[in-house]
Amino acid sequence: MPAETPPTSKDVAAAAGVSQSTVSMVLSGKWPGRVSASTAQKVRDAAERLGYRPNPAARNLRLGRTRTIMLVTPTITAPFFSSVYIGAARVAAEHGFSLVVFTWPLELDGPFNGPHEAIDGMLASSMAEASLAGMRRPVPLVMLDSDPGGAAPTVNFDIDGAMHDLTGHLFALGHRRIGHVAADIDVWTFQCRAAALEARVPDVVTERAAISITTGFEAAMRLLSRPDRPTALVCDDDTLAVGAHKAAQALGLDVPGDVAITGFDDVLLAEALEITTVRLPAEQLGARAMLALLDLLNGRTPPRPVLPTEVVIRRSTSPTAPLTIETGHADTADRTVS
Amino acid sequence: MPAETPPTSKDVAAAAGVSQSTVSMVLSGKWPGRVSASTAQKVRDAAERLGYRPNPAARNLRLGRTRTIMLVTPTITAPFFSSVYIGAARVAAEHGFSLVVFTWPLELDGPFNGPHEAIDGMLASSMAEASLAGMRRPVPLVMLDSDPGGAAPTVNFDIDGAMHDLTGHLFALGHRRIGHVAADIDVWTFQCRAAALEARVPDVVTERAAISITTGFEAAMRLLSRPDRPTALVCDDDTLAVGAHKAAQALGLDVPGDVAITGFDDVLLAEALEITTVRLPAEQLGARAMLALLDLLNGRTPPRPVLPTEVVIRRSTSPTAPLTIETGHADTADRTVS
DNA sequence: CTGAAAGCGCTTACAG
DNA sequence: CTGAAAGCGCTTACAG
Repeated sequence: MPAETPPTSKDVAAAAGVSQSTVSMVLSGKWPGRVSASTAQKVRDAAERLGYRPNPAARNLRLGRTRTIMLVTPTITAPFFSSVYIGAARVAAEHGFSLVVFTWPLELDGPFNGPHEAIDGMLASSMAEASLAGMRRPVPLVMLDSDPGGAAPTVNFDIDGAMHDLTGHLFALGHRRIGHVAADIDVWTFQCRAAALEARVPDVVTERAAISITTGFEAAMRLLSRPDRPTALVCDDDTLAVGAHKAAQALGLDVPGDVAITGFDDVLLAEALEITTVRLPAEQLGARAMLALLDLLNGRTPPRPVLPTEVVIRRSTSPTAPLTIETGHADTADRTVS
Repeated sequence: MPAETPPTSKDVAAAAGVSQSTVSMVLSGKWPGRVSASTAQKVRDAAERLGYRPNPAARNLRLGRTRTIMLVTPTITAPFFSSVYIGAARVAAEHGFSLVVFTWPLELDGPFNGPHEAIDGMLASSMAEASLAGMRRPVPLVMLDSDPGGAAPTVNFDIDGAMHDLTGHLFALGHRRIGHVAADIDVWTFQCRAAALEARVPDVVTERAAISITTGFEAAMRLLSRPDRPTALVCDDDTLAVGAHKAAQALGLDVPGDVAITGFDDVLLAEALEITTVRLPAEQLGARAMLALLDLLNGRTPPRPVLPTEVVIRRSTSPTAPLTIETGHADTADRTVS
């Protein structure tokens, strides 16, 4: 049996006894005043009967736009990107756009192939702008959590403010020897964390680790085995912080008595293990980025917001009850750089 | 300044001094034997110079296919779906397809709108087949972790075998009063877990909870406050198990001494908190589903695999060292139902 | 109120 | 070896 092809507007026209253009008119909802109500009803009935759905490829070609935005992420594994997606998808939906995610997982080696979709714009998070070069065609682009020095507009977190507050918190607790469990990934957001930390803790000791519990454990073991053992470990990511937490346990060290531990992101993991962390408003990041992209699509120049972060204090630095401090700039919702 | 339109194959043809069809021929790689090498080079140079990329909408319309598959998930928040994506994306890439994710987050209320893309097929995980009715047009579909009674081929886990092994483990430890922290979501995969558990523990006490740490905490609190307090809590999901773990802590109960706790999925959270759980091979689920979809696209009837699961024993049920037991059928990689 | 026609940018027979 | 032409299925002026 041959695969039956889906019905087209021509088929609907034939079934309803009208022209194809009338079908298009009616089903696009622009018919009032141009097609009689009875004809419109005939068309809708026929379309329903045949199970007609417009061919998106044809519509996309004709209109020159797709109302589809693609969110590109370096990995889909990190829960951080789920929040980015939700924020971006909400704004997209409010404006009649749909959002799809595309990831080229590091787990997949082989040449990078862009997706085959026709899209109107792209949001790319936590990566180098250059890594998008393999994409099929250039489209309006907003970069999230990425180097603001590129060509594309950016939406970022106030990482420097976050590190200011985080080190302030640790200093206030009396910590002076601080170790850095750094993400072993060469992207701006992590370079930024290292620079902001080193600016405030010039003698910080750093160990690098791929982002996983195991590698975080190993890096923390190296730091905690030093003769001048750090009294606090600043980790680039909550997953690394969990590994560090396990390393402390394995060495019989009390957290936070012997060693304080902090993460970054504030994902479920940090909450579950009560780890002090920097909360990055990921959902807001996604939302603001989508707004910026809509600006771009409308020919406007988007702002380049820098979103405030907050340090969420939990038991891994302070044995007393959780409380939250704002990072700095409570007077403004966020800052903008040009 | 007007938005410049991207170059088309016509522009490349003009620049190279050849016809548009020759451009298409050359850039599609089918030119050897039909176009001279020198002409081909001229075309490639011109294309490079203009930054030409074929318009995917036009290609999709012309070819009647897109080589794009869409993975539809009920939420993007659960790390389980990340693994499904990776498995499916790998197989897709191996066959020249690209995979995008589309989610209609529950957080977004308002009418469900399908995406606007032209796609060749769809993978839908952990949902009712009927909930896809709003999708723009019917395409070949494989359902994952979903009711095998629907029209579409399915790829599933051996949930019943998992529950057999899990209850066997708990029985062996002496547990008789078992509580069920059930996911308060009306989909097949959770109905299946409840049925499999009730078949083996007829007097199981159940409390329902939305999937989050907080709600899991509350449901577990209700179960653990009963006069006939369960000695084991089987949770439908690792997140719920974390909540249950916190409830036990809040009540001053020792885990696993006073109450054993198990989860489902085996995501990072379960590993970090050392919670005994049922490992669902999510990546394999995605891979097998993509293979089934490729079968469908090639006019073949795909198998309907049922993938084996395993119980990963950790400290939340057994204070001794971790060890892993296989669920049953070690002789076959998986089973298949017709 | 309705229909015939153009055209979006490709790919692929077909003609030369 | 190369080009002119058809056609994928829409939307939207345009003509009547």
